[in-house]
Amino acid sequence: MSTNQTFTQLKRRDQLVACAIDATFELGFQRSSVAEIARRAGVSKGVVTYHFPAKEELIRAVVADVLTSMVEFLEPRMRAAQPRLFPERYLAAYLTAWVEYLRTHPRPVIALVRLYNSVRDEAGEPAPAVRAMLDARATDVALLTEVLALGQARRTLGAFSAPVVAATVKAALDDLMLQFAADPGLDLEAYGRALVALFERATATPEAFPAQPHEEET
Amino acid sequence: MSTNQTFTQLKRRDQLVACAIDATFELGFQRSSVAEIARRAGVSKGVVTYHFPAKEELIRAVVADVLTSMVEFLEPRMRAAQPRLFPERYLAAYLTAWVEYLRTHPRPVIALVRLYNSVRDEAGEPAPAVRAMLDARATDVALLTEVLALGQARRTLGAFSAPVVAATVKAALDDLMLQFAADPGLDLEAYGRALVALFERATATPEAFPAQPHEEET
Amino acid sequence: MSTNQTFTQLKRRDQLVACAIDATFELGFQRSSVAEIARRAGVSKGVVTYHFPAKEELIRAVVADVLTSMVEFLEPRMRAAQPRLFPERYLAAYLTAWVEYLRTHPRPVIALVRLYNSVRDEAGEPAPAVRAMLDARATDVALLTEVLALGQARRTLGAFSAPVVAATVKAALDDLMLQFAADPGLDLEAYGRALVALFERATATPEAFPAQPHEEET
Amino acid sequence: MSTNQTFTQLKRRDQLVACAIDATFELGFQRSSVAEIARRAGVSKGVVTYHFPAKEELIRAVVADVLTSMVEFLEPRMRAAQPRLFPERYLAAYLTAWVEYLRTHPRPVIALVRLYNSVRDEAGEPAPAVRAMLDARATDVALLTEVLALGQARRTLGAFSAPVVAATVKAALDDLMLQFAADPGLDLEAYGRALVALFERATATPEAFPAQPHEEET
DNA sequence: TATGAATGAGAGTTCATTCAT
DNA sequence: TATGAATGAACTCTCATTCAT
Repeated sequence: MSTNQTFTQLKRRDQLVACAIDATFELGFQRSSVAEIARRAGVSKGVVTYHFPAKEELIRAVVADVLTSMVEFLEPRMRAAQPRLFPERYLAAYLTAWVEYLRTHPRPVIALVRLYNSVRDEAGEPAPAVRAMLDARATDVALLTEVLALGQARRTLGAFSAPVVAATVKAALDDLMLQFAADPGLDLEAYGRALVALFERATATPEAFPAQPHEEET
Repeated sequence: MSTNQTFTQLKRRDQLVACAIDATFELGFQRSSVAEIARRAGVSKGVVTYHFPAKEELIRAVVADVLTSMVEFLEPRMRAAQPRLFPERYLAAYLTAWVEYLRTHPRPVIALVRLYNSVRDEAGEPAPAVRAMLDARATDVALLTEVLALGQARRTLGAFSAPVVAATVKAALDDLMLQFAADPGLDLEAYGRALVALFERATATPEAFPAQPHEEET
Repeated sequence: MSTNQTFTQLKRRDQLVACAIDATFELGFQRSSVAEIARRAGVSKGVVTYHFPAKEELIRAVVADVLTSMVEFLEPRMRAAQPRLFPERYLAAYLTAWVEYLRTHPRPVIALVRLYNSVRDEAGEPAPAVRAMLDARATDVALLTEVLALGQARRTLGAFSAPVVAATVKAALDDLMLQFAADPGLDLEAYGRALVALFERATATPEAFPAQPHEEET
Repeated sequence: MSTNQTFTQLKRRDQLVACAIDATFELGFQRSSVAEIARRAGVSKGVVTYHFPAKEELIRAVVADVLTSMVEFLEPRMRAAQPRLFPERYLAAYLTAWVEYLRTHPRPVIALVRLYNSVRDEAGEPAPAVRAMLDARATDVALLTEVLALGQARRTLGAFSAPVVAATVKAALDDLMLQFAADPGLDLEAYGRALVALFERATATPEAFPAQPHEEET
């Protein structure tokens, strides 16, 4: 009953979370039943209940697990881009980092996008278990919006609606993730470069443009 | 789908499809059970089964219904844009038409996006019932890609990856639809203008740019 | 139940029994799961299983524990009433003692009544674990019956069915216990006096009656 | 397929309610699972869910069914006793009617007592499904209390606590019901007469007593 | 056509119990 | 002694589907 979980408990919990992620990646969130997750872990259904009294908690753990992994990977890269100093470079760094993360960690990231899509299917209040995911997304978009606005204020970025661009960037990445899930042969790096080019053009200052050669097309 | 259905049959079918759309709009696809749809139509569950031997058929009918409505609304507008003559104007027309469609027909369009999201949650081969929707989307994106490429060939559009831009346009619209579903107070026209500006900048020729004043921001 | 248990064993057992009593008092018997009891004891579920190989054993221990406490409290008082000498005074002593016991030990006594009610919900052969409780009750009622019959034989008590009166006394006390559990603000002493008056009138000899003034009402 | 052809003529709902009553009578409330009830009805578990979306509603129906039967049987008898005119006769009529009802309808009445006992096992707010039962009981006791008080006001009944007597009457009947459930050979009429005698003595005016012969003992 | 009834699989959850350490 | 872990049966409930009328 202590709050310090044993090693075994942590291992099993982690395993179940991993199985839940795999199931969501491979089957989708709706089909990732407790029974399916238990089956993948090679244990009985009761084990899942033992470690996660309610499925909500398992989902919460999945969300937390993936978010942690995301932050670990992405935050250093985002910070290295020095958004306060060079807001005009942030978008490229952001897109590149996310694409790289998708390339190296497809399972968790695609699992989370599937979960996000499922949540979006439902109208009304989202389940508390996915609150953290929605908050993280909202924060992420808000930060991107802020940096874009900073660039505009400094005249290193052009005229555009920062919130719309930020939302579109996120939507483009979500879409890319599911394209990649459906077709693992997709050339992620090329796609990433194309997205960078797209949004750089969309957000650049007018002066910046003539310098762009016409041959960069993918 | 046979052409020799009686009038009553058609009326009932249409009613059930309409109720399915409403339910999906209001509750999401997952929660739109046969019982819920029958309840909304004020008929017994058996009626649904009678007209649609399997739920798949109902979904297929929903998809067909909404797609027909979409084509009816959008196609004249797309044709009026004369993509073969003015490919560089197509994107704006496309976005404007879709946003206008969303504004005037939120229920069917959001219902279809919810369905699309649910389908995207599931991995593997999609259900045959949603094939038409996926095909229509693919065709839509392919046509957009094609027109963009045509503009590039004529040097009335700049350098960018046409497929990536097309996919991103679609993703941005999907995202907008669900934003609008969650917040009906959203200013669709402003958002639409911002999207047009975003993608026009992203796809314009370099020469086109200096003409854009800095104050057009939304 | 063996006599060569260690001190620790006894202490742990007693603690678990106490927690089981508390849980039954507060939540009812059905909701007093092994997990709940372990939680209250601050130990793991396995501990309960270790000390009580089956839940039946725990219930048996609870029954034994409460019965012991009851006997300890009630028996001296019953004996002090000298039923063989003054059978006509026994009923008042019996009721007063029980009400006093309820007042001073509500948790165990109400726990046992809850358990009794649960047992009464089930038809058929009662579980062996509650045998002792049922036996004790039967003995208790039998003794009361016997004393009442003795009073009747001596013409110090009137004409009535001794078994029926005894059963009704017990039923009235059970009911009082659950009334008190539901409303701890109940005036137990007044209620007890009313019960004494009720059953004294019901069992008195005819001659005893005219002496009772009309104003004694509670 | 049910072997109980008597029920096949009834509506399925009524049959399920009857099976629920039988199960509660024979096994107790806790053991009367949906599966058990379905088994008794010779149908699949889903049938119960079809007719009673939640088990609560089945319980509610059981309660309503038994209460209706009780009122139908008891009310005319209670009214015939003319409590406003002869409050001193009401108690005997009340007890006699209840005992007669128990004798002629043991299954539903014992089922309800089992349910009542189960409810009493649980602390805290009772489930809404049993509200009607608890209300009916409370009303019943309140009416009895009122009539007893009326008799006291008219000096046709003696000095006693009317609420305590009323509660004790009810408790004695509940107890009798479960005694009878455990031992169907019990002589209900004798027991009923003994209860009438008990409570008549407990509530009589002092003057009424010398007339009572000493030989009425059961 | 239309319906109510019935089905059976599968969902999440609870729980007493067993077992290895 | 003590524990966390695991089990498996039973529970209520949901749902698409089938079927007789």
